[in-house]
Amino acid sequence: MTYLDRLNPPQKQAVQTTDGAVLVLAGAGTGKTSVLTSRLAYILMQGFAMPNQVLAVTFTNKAAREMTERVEDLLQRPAAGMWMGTFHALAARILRRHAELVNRDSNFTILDMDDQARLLKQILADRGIDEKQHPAKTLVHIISSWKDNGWLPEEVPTDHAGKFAGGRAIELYREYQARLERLNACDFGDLLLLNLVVWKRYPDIAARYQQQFKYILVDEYQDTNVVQYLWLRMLAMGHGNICVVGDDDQSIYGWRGAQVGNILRFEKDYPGAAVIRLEQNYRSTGHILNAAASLIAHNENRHDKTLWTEDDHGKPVEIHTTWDDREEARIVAGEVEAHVSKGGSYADCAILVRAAAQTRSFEEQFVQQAIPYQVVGGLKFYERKEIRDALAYLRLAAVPQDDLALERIINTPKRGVGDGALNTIRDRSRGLLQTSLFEALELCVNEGAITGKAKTNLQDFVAMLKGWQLLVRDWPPSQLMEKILEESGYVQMLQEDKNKEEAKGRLDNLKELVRAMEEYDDVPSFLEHVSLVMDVEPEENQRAVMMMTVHAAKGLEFDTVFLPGFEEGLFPHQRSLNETGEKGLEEERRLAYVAITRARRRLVILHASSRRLYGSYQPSMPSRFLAELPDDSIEYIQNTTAAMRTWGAGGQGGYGSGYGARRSNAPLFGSAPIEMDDMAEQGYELGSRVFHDKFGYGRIKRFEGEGNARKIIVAFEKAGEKKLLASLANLRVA
DNA sequence: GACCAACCGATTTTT
DNA sequence: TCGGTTGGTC
Repeated sequence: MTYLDRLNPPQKQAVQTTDGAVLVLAGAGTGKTSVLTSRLAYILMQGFAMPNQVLAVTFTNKAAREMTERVEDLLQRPAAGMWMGTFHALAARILRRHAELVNRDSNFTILDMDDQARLLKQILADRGIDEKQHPAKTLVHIISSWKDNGWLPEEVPTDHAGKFAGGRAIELYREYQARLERLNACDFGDLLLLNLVVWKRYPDIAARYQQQFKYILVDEYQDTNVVQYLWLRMLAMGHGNICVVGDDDQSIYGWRGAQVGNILRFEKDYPGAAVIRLEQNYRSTGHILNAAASLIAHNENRHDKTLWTEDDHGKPVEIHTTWDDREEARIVAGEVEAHVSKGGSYADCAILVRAAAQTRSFEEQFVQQAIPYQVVGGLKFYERKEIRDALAYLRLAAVPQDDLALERIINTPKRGVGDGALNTIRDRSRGLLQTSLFEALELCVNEGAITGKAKTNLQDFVAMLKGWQLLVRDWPPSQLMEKILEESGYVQMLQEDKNKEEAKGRLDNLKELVRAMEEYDDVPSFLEHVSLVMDVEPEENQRAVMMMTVHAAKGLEFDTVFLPGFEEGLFPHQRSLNETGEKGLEEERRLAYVAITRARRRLVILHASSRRLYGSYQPSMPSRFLAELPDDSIEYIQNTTAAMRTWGAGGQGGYGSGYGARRSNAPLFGSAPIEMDDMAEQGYELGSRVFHDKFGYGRIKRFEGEGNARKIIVAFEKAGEKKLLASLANLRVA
């Protein structure tokens, strides 16, 4: 059993304690995933359970994929039959089997945020509630958080009614649920909540699952919310073979319902639970672990654990004081270049920020210096407009009753359908019981209730949809999608788009979508995949500095980590302090802990004395977290005379040690790094190397047009080829 | 329905 | 500062 030999004693214990409740407190970098996967393999190899008797739950699809792969590696065979997946995927799988008990068909659709907002918008309009004062998006959040808390409309405590629409949110929630039923739809929250409802109302069904899942394994338990907690507790009732793995110090999702309390309370929930601590860290150097430990020790409510390493101390954590955020970016860029010139790789480095907007100054600086970087996160593939539109078409082909999909694309591409026509159709649909928008649309068109351009366009539209609906069962999804995109005029719309650059990107995305669909045999299974898996594994750039939020970095590790913006108000973030006070501060501290523990060999923390915020410069004080780091594991570095003046005079403890003053020859007030001739008057020359503030360096390839419309086509080294208006280009000779 | 000016707001984000 | 949304105009 070589895979067991690779584990240290507590890890082995966590794998082999199979009976009863087990809490594995897995500190950062302590080999959590090995334990999880080995435990699953162990249970199966020992014959304690059949694959379908094991339930393994994760939060993200990425984690689920990784777990599946690694278990298959250990077992040397496919993990077929195992219930491995995200909370939502597993709950959906179960709920579909019992959908009729919550007034739905087993093929119910799963709504995303967009759909939810669309539906709530209608409800608000019907009730005459002003959407400007009470935005549908806000209500989506309110209802989602109630569902996360496990509350049906009648279970929402009245003191949680809030002030949305004068306290009518609960009533709106009730109406929303009724409409979901009529639409044969569930939102994400429903998947778990309604699953739980089924189990509560039909104990015999619950008992079936309790017996089936002999072993339950939960990853990232510190991030579970109330419904997830109740869902798990229901399943574990009886045998109580539940093993949860997590680290309360890394709970950073309180703002979306995660209850650290779940992991802190585990031993009370499951009396006699075994508690196993994984404390040997295999990731970071001693100094980095010291810094992390010292910081997190300032939190009150936590399971005490101390990470240690057999590794050496390594370099002390560097703390840079800079003049402003631009200098901060210059210094990081300089350090990155120094690292690469010593033979390191760009991909060893990561910049982790508290707020996504912080990446801006880094991107600007990196573009200028032609340092390759990749921003991780942002809009997910399936959240892009063109993808959602395409999917709405597909949904409508598969399920003509999908009113929300119809509303989405009835006028995309433009068919001359405005509010007027749409309302006519809506009214018609509402007037007749059990009539979908699509059916109503057909009636309206045939009866001549719609006139003008919209009429002929919609006639074609209906005919097209009917055609696709006939093909949906027999055609491969990817081919049907291609046909739809062509026939609907969507592709043409993009080809004619004035914004060529963007339209091209969108067309590429659609191609990517079609390609992704080739793996699926039928449309419904593809749609199920899409609604539950909002991410697509991004192509990782092996040669670029990674930039992302600390949240997005959870679970990752890098050789060198830069943590800019350690300032009061930013990290800890002011809003967190304002909204949840001490609790918020503790979560911010955990976030900083996560950030620090991402580093393997080198950690550089920065804070600026002045930061651009909403356009203007704001003075910033160093983060209180800096003062919570241990003196003997850190080294202060000041970068400008100005900063020295500030901190030297300010008498900040630990600051102003004068170590390694101003090492870069960067100008204090961020003028362009290289002297350039202003060439606006002399005109641009073909082939000359130029510099652009946004796109960086490039070479002039050709010209187009004359006079005011004269354009310059420049091949930028980083940003690719761009067409610029000569009068506005503001290029300088490099 | 397209276009543009004015306006507002601005952590973190998965499923 | 910037970008997304809205309201007015044609």
